[in-house]
Amino acid sequence: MKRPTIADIARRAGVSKGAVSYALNGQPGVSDTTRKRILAIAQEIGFNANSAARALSGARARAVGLTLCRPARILGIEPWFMGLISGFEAELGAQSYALTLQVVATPEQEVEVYRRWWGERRIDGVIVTDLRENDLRIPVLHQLQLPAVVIGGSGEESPVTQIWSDDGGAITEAVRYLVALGHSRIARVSGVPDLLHTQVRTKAFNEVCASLGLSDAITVPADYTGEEGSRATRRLLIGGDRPTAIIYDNDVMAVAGLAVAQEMGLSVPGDLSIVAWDDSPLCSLVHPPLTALSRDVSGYGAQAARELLNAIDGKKVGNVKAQTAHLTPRGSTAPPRT
Amino acid sequence: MKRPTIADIARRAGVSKGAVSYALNGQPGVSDTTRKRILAIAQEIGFNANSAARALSGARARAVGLTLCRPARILGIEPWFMGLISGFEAELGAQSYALTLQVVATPEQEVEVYRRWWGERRIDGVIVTDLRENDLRIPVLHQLQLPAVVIGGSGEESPVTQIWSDDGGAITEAVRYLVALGHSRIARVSGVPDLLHTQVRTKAFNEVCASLGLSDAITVPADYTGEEGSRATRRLLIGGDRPTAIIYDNDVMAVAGLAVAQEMGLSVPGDLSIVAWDDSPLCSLVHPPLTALSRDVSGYGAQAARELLNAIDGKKVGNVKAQTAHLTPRGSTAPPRT
DNA sequence: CTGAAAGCGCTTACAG
DNA sequence: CTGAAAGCGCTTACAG
Repeated sequence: MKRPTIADIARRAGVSKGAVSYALNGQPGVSDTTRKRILAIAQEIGFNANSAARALSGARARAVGLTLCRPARILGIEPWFMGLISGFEAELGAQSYALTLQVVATPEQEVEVYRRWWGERRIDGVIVTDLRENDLRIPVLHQLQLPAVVIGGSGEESPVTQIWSDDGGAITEAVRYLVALGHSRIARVSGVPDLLHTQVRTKAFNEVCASLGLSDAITVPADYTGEEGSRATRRLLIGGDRPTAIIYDNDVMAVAGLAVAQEMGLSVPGDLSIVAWDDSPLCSLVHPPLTALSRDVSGYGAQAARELLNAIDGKKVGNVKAQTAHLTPRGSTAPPRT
Repeated sequence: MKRPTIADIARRAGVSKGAVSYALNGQPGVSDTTRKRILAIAQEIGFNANSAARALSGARARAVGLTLCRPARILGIEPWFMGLISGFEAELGAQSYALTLQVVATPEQEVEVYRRWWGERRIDGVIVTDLRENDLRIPVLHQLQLPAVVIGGSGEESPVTQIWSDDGGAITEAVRYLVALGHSRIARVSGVPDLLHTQVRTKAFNEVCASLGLSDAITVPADYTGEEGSRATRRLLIGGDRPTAIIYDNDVMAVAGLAVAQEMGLSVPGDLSIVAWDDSPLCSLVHPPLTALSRDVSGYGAQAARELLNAIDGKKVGNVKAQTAHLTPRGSTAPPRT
C-alpha cells in the first residue's frame, strides 16, 4: 500500500540508494548489469520517484506554468487556448513535465501568481500570452530570472524570448485577396487594442489599404467575445455605405458577425464577405463555412514549449519566428454583388 | 537574488525555524507578538514556502490533477471543459491549490497518468470525467486509494464519490416542451454511447417518448464533434418522414446541425426546431440563437473541487446531486409549420 | 511559549 | 564501479 522509495529498491537489489539514483537517471556510476537489475525492480514494483524529493534536492520541479487571463464566459469558446495547451502537452508530456494552470482576472494578479509559483519553486518556467505594449509582466519575469517564453510579440528585441508570427503579412494577404475579388469597402473588427499583435495587425491593415487606395478602411475595436463581435458588426452594417467585406481578429467574433448579417437579412457571401482570424473547427461548423487565416496553433504551442524547455536548461535562446498564417478560402467570401 | 527560506526569516526574527513554521501556518506554539513579527518579515522579503519541501515533510502536494481525454480538434471548441476548469480554479485558488493538467488519448493512458502522478506524489487527488459503464479507471483509483471525484455518473452506489445531475429529468422536460409546441416527430443526436450519462439520457428519452405515444423517436449516436453532428443531422433530414425537432447532446453538434439545416434550405425553427444540451455562449452566437438545456457548468466544477478537497482532507463524502439542467427557450424552437 | 533535532526521499560530491 | 554521508527546506513530535 505504501508507495515505494529508492530505499526499497536499494534493499531488494542489495545496493546503495546512490546507486539506485544513478541507475534510474541514466547517470554513469553503476555497471550495466546492476543498472538493468535496478531498472527491472523499479518496473516491477511500479516505482515513480517522489517529485517533491527530486525538486528539493536541486533538480527541477518538472512543471511549467500557464495563466489564462480571460473572463470565464469567453475562455470556454475561445478555441485558441485549448489548441495552445494541446501543443504544449505534446512537447511537455514527452519529457514528463507537468503543466500547471491558473485562471487569473488581471495582469497584476498574473504577476502575483508568477511570484508565488517561482517562490514556491512549483514551476521551472512559464509561458506568457497576450503581450501588451510596455507589458508590466516582462520586467518582473526578468527580475525574478524566471525562465519564460512569450507568445504573440512583434519579434522586436526583448529581455524575454518571444515566439512571434508575421501577422502583418497575413492580414495583407487577406486584404489583397478581398480586393482581387472586387471588394473596395473592407472593414475590420479587431481584438483588444492594447495587445501588441492587435497593433501590428492594425498598422499593416491601414498600410495595405492605403497603398491599394481603399479610403473606407476602418477598424472597429472589440474584445474577442461574441457580444462585442455582434455589436461591432451591427455598427458597421447599419451605416449607409456599408462594407462588403469584414475581417475579424478571431473566429468567435466572425461567427457572431455572420449571425448578425443573417439576422439583418444580408446574404453571406452575396452581400457580405467574412474572413476570420484563427481557423478552428468553429469556422467549418457554421453555414456558410468561414474563410480563415489559418495557422497551426498547436504546433505553435509545441514550439513555445520546446523553447521554454531550452531556456530552463539554460540554453541561450533568441526570438523565434513561427509560421505565418495563411488564407484558407471557404464559402464566406465571394465577389461583391453589385 | 536567492529565494528566501524560513531559516532567513528565523535569523532575522531571532527565533528558531520551528517557530517560523508555526507562525506561518497559523499553528499554536508561538506568542502573538512573535507571530506578528514573523509574518511581517515574511511579507517584507516576499517569502513563499518551497512547495517541494512542504510536500516532502508529509504535508500535501497542494495540487490536484485533471486529464482531458478528447482529440485536440474537439477539445478547442468544446466549451464544457473550460467551464469546468474555471469552476475548479475558483475553488482551488482560494485554498492555493494548483491544477495540473494532462491531455491523454485513451482511458488506458489516463490510468497511467494517475499512477505516475500519485507515485510521484505530484497531486493529492484527481477529478475524473466521462464515466463509462464498467469504467476501468474506478478500480484503479480505488486500489491506489487516490482521492477522486467523478463527474457525470448516474448517482448510483460507487466506491468513488460522484457529482451527478438528473439528466433524465432534463431531457424529459425538453421532450415535453417540444410536444407542447405541437411536435410529434422528435429525434435525438447523442454523444458517445459508452458514456454513462449518454445511457441515462437515452433511456429517459425513450421512456418519455413512449409514454407520450411518439413512435418515431429515434436516437442517432455521434461523438460530440461537429463532423459527426452534421453527419447524423443529414441522415435524419434526408428521410421522407423527417423529424420536426432534434435534441443534441452538446452545443457543438447542435450548431453543426443548424448549419446543415440551412445548407439544405430548411428554415429553423420553421421547418426544424433545435435544442442543444449544454448552454454556452456558442448557443447565443449563432442565428437563430439555440434553445438549450442550461446548467451552471462552472458551478458544477466548483462543487466538484470542493468535494475533492474534502475527500483529500479525509472527510467521508457521499455522492452529491448537482442542479438539474433547465430549459432556456430561444429562437431555434417553435411550433412546427404544417 | 520556545528551541533543538529528526525525518520526509531524493541527488550529488566525496572517498574508497 | 560502489558506499556512506551531507544536504535540499520544510514540518512536527519532543524536551525544556
